[in-house]
Amino acid sequence: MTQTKNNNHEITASEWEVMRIVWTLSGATSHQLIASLSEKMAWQESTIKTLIRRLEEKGFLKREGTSRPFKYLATLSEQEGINLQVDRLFGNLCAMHIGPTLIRLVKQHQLSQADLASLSTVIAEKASTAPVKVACDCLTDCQMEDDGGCQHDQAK
Amino acid sequence: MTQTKNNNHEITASEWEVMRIVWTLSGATSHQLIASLSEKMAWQESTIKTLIRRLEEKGFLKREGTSRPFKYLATLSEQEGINLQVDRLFGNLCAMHIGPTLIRLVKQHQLSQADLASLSTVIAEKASTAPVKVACDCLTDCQMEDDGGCQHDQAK
DNA sequence: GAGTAAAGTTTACATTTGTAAATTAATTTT
DNA sequence: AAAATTAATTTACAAATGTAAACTTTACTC
Repeated sequence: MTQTKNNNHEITASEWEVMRIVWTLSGATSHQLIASLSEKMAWQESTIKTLIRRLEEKGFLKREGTSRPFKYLATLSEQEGINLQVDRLFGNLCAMHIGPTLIRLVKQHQLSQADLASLSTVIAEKASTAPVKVACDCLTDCQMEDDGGCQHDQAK
Repeated sequence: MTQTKNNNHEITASEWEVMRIVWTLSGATSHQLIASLSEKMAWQESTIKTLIRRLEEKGFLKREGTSRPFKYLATLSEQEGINLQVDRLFGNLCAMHIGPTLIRLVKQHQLSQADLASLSTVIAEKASTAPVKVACDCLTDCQMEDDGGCQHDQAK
């Protein structure tokens, strides 16, 4: 049966392509998705239909309307979808490496004046309570026996 | 046959757990990996051995030594591994959403004084050339026909 | 309303991933 | 060296994912 909530499911790479179009167009018909993705991804229309179905089953898309060319709508906003993916990734990174990673991302991507201003503010706010060093949290719960424990601290 | 380069392969979620330990300990034996992960992840040792093998095949781990308790070493640094995952993700995000996403990440994670200082510098450097608005790049290459095109710009 | 076109549903099938048992080979111990 | 232990290799198998053909139903057109 078709899922309603997006219970623990993940949005896969292929499915993500579908979601992007849906978000960008604020909902889309299969026809629009096929037009866009068969070109961009070189997928057959069948493939795109399958992805739509799976996204419905996972609860990330729901259909709108009663007569046939249905419109498919996202059940979460694009930013929520992004947060989902980003949190899954950052939740599995060593705490020590997050700073350098964010610095690299900020360097690498184009940001607006407003984005930079917000970042500045947030950074200023954090400054007062920021630690001198962020500790590595990799082996906290997995008590290594005899061996030396976390080597991150020695690493240059 | 066993791969040497990490040709286009991806590091999966389970495999990532193995890599984290290897990075943290600067290389590890299967025994160490089993000790740590069978506890943390509740995996059987067979499972961990399979993951080690797959990581070798994908070229992310290589074995060191000639006699039996081999040591497995990462073929890329932890930061390189992180960059790989992060770039894969950020390469599939709408350019317009990257700013808010980074702001959220900076808010959410603990950063050191040094991290914040570097971020400040980078932000200051970017300020002079930053655009007022980052354009949505979602539908550039997928020419939608009649329909309205990117709705991101209307989105609040 | 019959025929055609479009949209949606079912079925399919190979690859990858998660998870692990069984087997073999090398080391260590007695 | 035989026995026991540990490490590594093979084989296994279900679920998820990437990709798509075939089939069915609904809407549109003449």
